[in-house]
Parts: sequence; C-alpha cells; structure tokens
Amino acid sequence: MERYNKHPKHFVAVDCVILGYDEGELCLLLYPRGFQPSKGAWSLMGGFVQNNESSDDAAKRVLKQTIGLEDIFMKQVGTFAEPDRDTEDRVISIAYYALVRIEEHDKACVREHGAHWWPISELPAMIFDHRKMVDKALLKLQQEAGYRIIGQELLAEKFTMLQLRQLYQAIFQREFDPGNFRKKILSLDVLERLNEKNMLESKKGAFYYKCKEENNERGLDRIVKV
Amino acid sequence: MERYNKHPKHFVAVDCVILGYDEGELCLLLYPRGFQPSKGAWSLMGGFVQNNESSDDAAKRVLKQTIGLEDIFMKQVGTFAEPDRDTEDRVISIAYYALVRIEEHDKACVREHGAHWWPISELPAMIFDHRKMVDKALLKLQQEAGYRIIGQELLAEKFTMLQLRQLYQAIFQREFDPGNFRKKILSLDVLERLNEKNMLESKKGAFYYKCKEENNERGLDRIVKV
DNA sequence: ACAAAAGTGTTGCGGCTACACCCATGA
DNA sequence: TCATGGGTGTAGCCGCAACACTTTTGT
Repeated sequence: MERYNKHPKHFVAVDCVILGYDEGELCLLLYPRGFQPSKGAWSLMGGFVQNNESSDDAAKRVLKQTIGLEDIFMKQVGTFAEPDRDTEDRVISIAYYALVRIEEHDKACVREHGAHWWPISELPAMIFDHRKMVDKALLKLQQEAGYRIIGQELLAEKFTMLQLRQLYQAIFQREFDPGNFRKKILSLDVLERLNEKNMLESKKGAFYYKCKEENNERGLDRIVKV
Repeated sequence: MERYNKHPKHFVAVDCVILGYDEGELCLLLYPRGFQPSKGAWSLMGGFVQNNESSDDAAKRVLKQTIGLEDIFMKQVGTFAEPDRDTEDRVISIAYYALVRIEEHDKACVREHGAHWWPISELPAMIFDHRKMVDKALLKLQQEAGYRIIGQELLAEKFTMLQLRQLYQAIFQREFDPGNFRKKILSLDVLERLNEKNMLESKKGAFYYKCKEENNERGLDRIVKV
C-alpha cells in the first residue's frame, strides 16, 4: 500500500567537504568534473544515496571510495535543495564535512580520480553551489573546534602544542598567543602528556600529547570565543 | 540527456518543528496521525517536496497551510535519512524549526487539522524519529538565542524585559537574575525603548521594548554562555 | 653568542554574579 | 503597610590577553 505515490521522487546525493591539514594550512580535496557542462571545473566528492542506505552511509561510502579511509570524523553540514542547483537534472544534496589526516589517505586512490588538495586560501571556482557547502562546512568546523579539541582528527595520534596551536590558527584564521593557548588547552584536562619529545621542530624539544578517551564527550568550557 | 538515471529516486519530505511561547513555556504544535500505522500518535506538520520547489519553499508552504502565517522565522535543523525511518515507505525528511507568535496564528486552520499545542515539558510520544527532530531543534534554538535576541519572533512586536527574560528562561531552562539580564541585553544596544508602559504585569509599570532593525545582522557578543 | 621554540609567571582589564537597595503602586 | 516587579548600583571573582622572563639546544 503506497500512500505517498501522488508525490514526486527526487535524486538525493551526498557531497563531501573533505578537509585535511598540511604545512600550516587547511586543505580541501576536489576533483575535476569530467564532462559537460562545467567540464574541468572543480567539484566536491559526491555520490547518490542508494536504496537501503542512509545518507550517513552514503557519505562514508564516498569517503571510502575516494580516499580509502574508514572511521573518519564526519558531520552533516546541511541540505541543499534548490530545484535548479544541478544544471543536469534536479538533485537534492546533503552536504557533509570530513576531517582526515592528509598523510594517511590512499594517494593512489586519490590520484586515480585526478583529485587535488587545495589550500583553503586559494580555492578554485567550483561547480553548482559547492562553494556554499564549503563555506558552511568551515563555519561548522569552527563551532566544533570551539567546544572540543580537534587534534587527532587532523594531526596524528600524538602532536605537540605547537602543532595544535598552528592547526587552530588555520581553523580560526587568527593568531593565538603561545603561552595563553597552552594554558587554556591544558586547563581543560582533556590531553595526556606522553613521555616523548618531538626534537624536529625546536632545539629544546616539545612534549607530545594525545587526546584522552573521554574527550569525545562534549560539554567542556568553550575554548575559543567566536 | 539524463546521466543520473541508474540511481534511485526517493520521496523527500519536510517536517516542521513549530514552536510558540505561552504562559512561561515553549510549546510545540503537533497533530494526530489519522491512519495506520501509528494511528492516533502525534506527528509534526510535514509535507512532500514537490518539483520546482526548494525544501525551504516546501516548509513555508506547510507552515502557510497549517497555521495560516507567512514570513515566519525558520531554519533548517537537519536531514533524517535512515532507510526505515518511515514505516510506510522510504522517505528522506528535512527538518525545520519555526518560531511563531502563538496568539497570531489561524486557530480555525489549526483546529481543522486537529492540531494541539503541547508544552515542551510534557510532550507526548511521537511517530518515527520526530522526537529526535524536536530535540535537535531545541538545541538549535538555544544556539540562535545565544547570539541574537529572539524576541519579536515568539513574543509580540513590543515586549517588556520581564517577558523577554521569561522567554529566555523557557528556552534555556534556567533562571536569569533580573538585574543582570536587563543590563546584559541593554548593553548589546539592539533594543529600542518605547514611550509606553505595560501596566498589567506589575504595579509600577514596565517599559515596552522592540528590536531595532539591524538586529538581524548577527555578530554580536554572545548573550548566554552555553 | 645567538636564535628560536618550550614553558612558566605576572599583571591589568572587563565581564559576569550575587547581591543590596530604592521606586512606584495596587490590594 | 505590605508585597511585587521595575530599575540601578556595587563589590568580588574569574578568565583572558598581553607580555616579561627563564630554559634548552642546534648552528
């Protein structure tokens, strides 16, 4: 008994704003659209939502296919449903953003798609409303990072205060005072200092830290005022 | 040329978390589902996204139909796309929340649907994942109210400090000190004091305020720390 | 010796909280 | 006159920003 049949059905897609971090800057993974219209223009990684698949599942599938990684931090950005947003046919798209360690992704997988990492400050033109998705994703990332330590998602398992601070500077596009940043972060008591130092980025050497397990539970103080 | 045809299409709906404010408490408008399964269970107001209609448009249409009001404050909450969330058939639903002045809506229109305003503290069971939508909407409302004065949306064009404070107490589920609340709000310089007093709720009489026009532009200080 | 990052300490300002306090007036 | 909300003032606390200062070590 199909009660809903008088209503139209639509293509539903997911588009992934895949963010990494490299050399002090946030980077976005884009791939070149291979056919007209807008051939050669850059596009987010996307895919259609299949039957028996939630949009979360679809986004995970796209991520697996394009960068070969699973269990990635990922959140919904919002849904874009203007009737003419896709020039080919109507497609309603649910945007997600994902945070990946840029060093760990499957480079062959990415190369195969002709994809390219772009620094956030120099993004090329993108198809459709993908630029809007990216901008909204970056805002959501700031919100997330303002309430929870974003560290292991974009850096490595262990990281130094310098690395974490530079990451936050990239996310919030502003400087943080080294001393104050350190004290603020440590006062939250969500990092664990390891008995190991990074000797590469300073003469004195900087302790590595890693996130404590319970970091996932939010509810901290706010870290960065917006 | 339909390049997407190998992919499935889906029903796409909007569901509206319609919030009002009455006698010191937030209220939610629900209507009873009229058919099996879950007949008699309560449901959000919803509707299907039509062709040539964005989801924002669809949500506005649903609001117009159910409470007879246009130009209502409204924001996207998120998209719910579990394959089995609707027991009848697969429907992907985009949830919105709307803020309405409970006194101004079209009561005949609402009665016709058998709808009922429920205080937030005593919500009945709802169908499908509607409860999740409501909870997420209430969180979004807190976020919004924390950065912008939510006043004219839920109260009247003009309102007293007492009314505004009680509204905020309902939204954040906690008490605010009357003096401090007043000073904080006025320091934002987004309200305009009218030469008119409300004599009904106190002996001395309280000035009415209304929102200045530019209140819509966000970017204020944070009002309530979460 | 110098530079550069690590790490700690100090000080001042601003905002928030918890009140105290007077005002106006209806019951 | 008492209770109630309106409205203002104030003292203390806390957090943050700015910045000084010491440590360590490679070049």
